[in-house]
Amino acid sequence: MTEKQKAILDSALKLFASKGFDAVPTSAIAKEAGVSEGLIFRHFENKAGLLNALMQVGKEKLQEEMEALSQINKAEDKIVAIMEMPFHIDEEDYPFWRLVYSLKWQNEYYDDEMGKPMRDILIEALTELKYRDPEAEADLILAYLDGFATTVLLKGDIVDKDRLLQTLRKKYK
Amino acid sequence: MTEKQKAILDSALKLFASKGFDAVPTSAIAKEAGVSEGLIFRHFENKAGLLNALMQVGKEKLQEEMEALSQINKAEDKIVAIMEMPFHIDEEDYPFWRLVYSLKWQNEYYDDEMGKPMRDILIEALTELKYRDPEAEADLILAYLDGFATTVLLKGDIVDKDRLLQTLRKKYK
DNA sequence: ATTGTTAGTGAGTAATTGCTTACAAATATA
DNA sequence: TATATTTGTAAGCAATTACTCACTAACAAT
Repeated sequence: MTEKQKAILDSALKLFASKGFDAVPTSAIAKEAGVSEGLIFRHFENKAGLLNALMQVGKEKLQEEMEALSQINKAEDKIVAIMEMPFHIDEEDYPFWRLVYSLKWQNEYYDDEMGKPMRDILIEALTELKYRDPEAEADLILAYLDGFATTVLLKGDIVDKDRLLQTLRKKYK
Repeated sequence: MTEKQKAILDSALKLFASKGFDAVPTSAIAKEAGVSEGLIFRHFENKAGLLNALMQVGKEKLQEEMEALSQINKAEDKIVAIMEMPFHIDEEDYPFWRLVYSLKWQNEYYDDEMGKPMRDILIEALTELKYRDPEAEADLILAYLDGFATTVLLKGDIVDKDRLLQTLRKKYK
């Protein structure tokens, strides 16, 4: 991975995340990265290939996170850790998550598979805790999660993240 | 509002909602509506004007909903009604809300003002119920709301809406 | 040193984009 | 009925789009 490849990925992520995939021409990415437009296609084949490369990097990060999660042994702690995830997203990863969430709304790119491993972990933990309907309970938590993530990623500078998390913590006690 | 104007708006909403505003060319809208492309610009000036017209219609619908909400006099009922809103969205309005939520993720179109009146109503109700930090509590509920809406609009056919709502209802009792 | 491979450029390309314009048909107004 | 206004079309426009291609520069392997 050369410097220029990294520059292309960085610029693409930044632009895709703020304006949306379809609104960003490859010419703009090249300009932002200080690179000729042709180089994008040399390295990533086409515009969709760029997006794939971006998602690949992100998915690897996510997988690490999931493994860390599976280290937690108490079911309750596991659920809490999942619910608080959006509040602990590293700020440098905001662009990636903004991109993921924005793509969800476009039929063509919608990819549900990303959330599945988390759902499985949740169901397992909820079953262990003898919840009556672990699946519905898991889907409800995942819905919360989407909401928290949206709020953090979109209104992070308006809404007080810490105060929100504090209020949330009081709820499950 | 002529038949063809309505056809244009319908087609635009359908396409924008499923593919995203930037991914849909005016030519595709015209074709879907069975209309010449020029007519779009005659009636709506430009592509952004089309979007504005769409949002205008939607905002009027929303305003009606808000007035219905203010009719509820018990603060508790008001909060419950707000929290359950996403589960009671009329299915014919799904495209509109999908469009709204997809636009949130694009800097250029992001419009926060739409959620404000709801936040005010929430804060008022929570203050009446003597919550310690009504603002944070309101923001938390709004975060839930975003999550519920996302789930209903995006996974409405995968996740069992009614079962989810039932599970949610058990929580606040 | 020579050769092969990869990294990088810049000028193209055909197709598509949002939008305009000249004109015709329909409809309202007098 | 005559006239003005609105609704509609088809062709065309400059600009932009994703992508290609011929080429050079850098670097590695033999």
